[in-house]
Amino acid sequence: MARPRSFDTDAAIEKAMHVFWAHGYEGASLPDLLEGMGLTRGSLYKAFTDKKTLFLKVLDHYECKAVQAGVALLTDPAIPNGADRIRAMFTGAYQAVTDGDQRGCLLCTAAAGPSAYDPEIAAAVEQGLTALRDGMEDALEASPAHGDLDTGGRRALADMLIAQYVGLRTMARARVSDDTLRNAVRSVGVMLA
Amino acid sequence: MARPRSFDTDAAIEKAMHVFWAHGYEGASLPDLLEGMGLTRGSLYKAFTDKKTLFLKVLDHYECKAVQAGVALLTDPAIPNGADRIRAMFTGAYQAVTDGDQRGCLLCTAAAGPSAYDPEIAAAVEQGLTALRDGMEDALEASPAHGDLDTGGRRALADMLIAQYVGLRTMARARVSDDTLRNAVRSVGVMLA
DNA sequence: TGTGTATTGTACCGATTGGTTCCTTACCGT
DNA sequence: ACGGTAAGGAACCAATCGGTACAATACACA
Repeated sequence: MARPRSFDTDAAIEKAMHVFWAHGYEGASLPDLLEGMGLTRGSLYKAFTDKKTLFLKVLDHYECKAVQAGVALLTDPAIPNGADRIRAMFTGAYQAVTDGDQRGCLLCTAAAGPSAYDPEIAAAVEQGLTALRDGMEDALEASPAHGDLDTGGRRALADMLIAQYVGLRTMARARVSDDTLRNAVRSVGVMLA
Repeated sequence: MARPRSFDTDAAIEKAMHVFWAHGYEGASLPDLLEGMGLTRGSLYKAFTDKKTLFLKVLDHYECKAVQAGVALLTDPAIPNGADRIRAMFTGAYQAVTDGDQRGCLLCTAAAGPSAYDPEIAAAVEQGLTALRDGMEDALEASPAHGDLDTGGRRALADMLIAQYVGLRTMARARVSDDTLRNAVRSVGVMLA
């Protein structure tokens, strides 16, 4: 029995995600967000409380979208060999760069930035990274070459792979040469063999 | 034939480095810097032009200090096996975290942050990372286990290791659990064997 | 067709941002 | 001792920051 919202909340979060992705948390100003989301201050604050709350919702959205897509790839039964899934994930990250996407990974940018002083953001970042790590672990379980690893060994290797992933995507954002990125991806593949 | 500077420029840059290291480039405000460096606006702008120029000098200082220390370790003839040097470097990074240093690596923070939109900063970051990568390469050259690699193979492996390093230090800044960091370091060591 | 209610848009807020101006201060060379 | 010159310091600047107040608006329900 009142005026309904004239925009879709999820769509607005999706748009906000792209703004934060490009500029980072601190680098994204309110005007940036308002323009990118196509709404005014009143609407934004009414719907999302404040900038940080919005960012947390964006991180959540990112995790539901980008991270889950990664996990889906890592657990894709259509690729029987788990090591192949991991390789596919890394080459995918490299592909993104050569396709012109220099933004890296939102989670990794947040990790290097505000999560250093904001526990809530840090928790959201860790949650996403842990999800990816668990996906890596699942993939390793489906890898013949790593069948002899015990649970702890798989976990440790997955932790290494997630560090590798964070490094790769961070360097991608820093516009490191394609050669270096490709080499890094290739070497991971070799090491996994 | 004029009033001399009452502070040591290098010492001031060193102090500025710690401020940027803790807060990041965008997160470090002028008042933060002034307090940390112990001088006033007039002196700072007279000596360092502006914030970005100061940051570039800080990056340069960091490279001369922290990066060169890393390279020295990677080329240390006192450790005959190059792979041991690399292991030492990674365990050192892990040690820093357990010793309470959560700041990660200034270069890596810069990589994830302003280097995405500022070419000069990006160039400085790349220079530092390349120096480290070259150090890795030198270390691999002194590793019996990697003696059969050709130049390209060594380069590729070094690129992987630098990505690993960036990931590790970025995750350290994000307060990821010690277990994960230790696992990542350990796995790198195992993979190098 | 009212009437109540939540959204929307705009004007505004104090605080803070990076940066400048300009007067004072202190040193070096003569 | 003095004069030229550069550093130090504080007041000041416009612009922007994230956030709020409130009036105009538009919808759902009766």
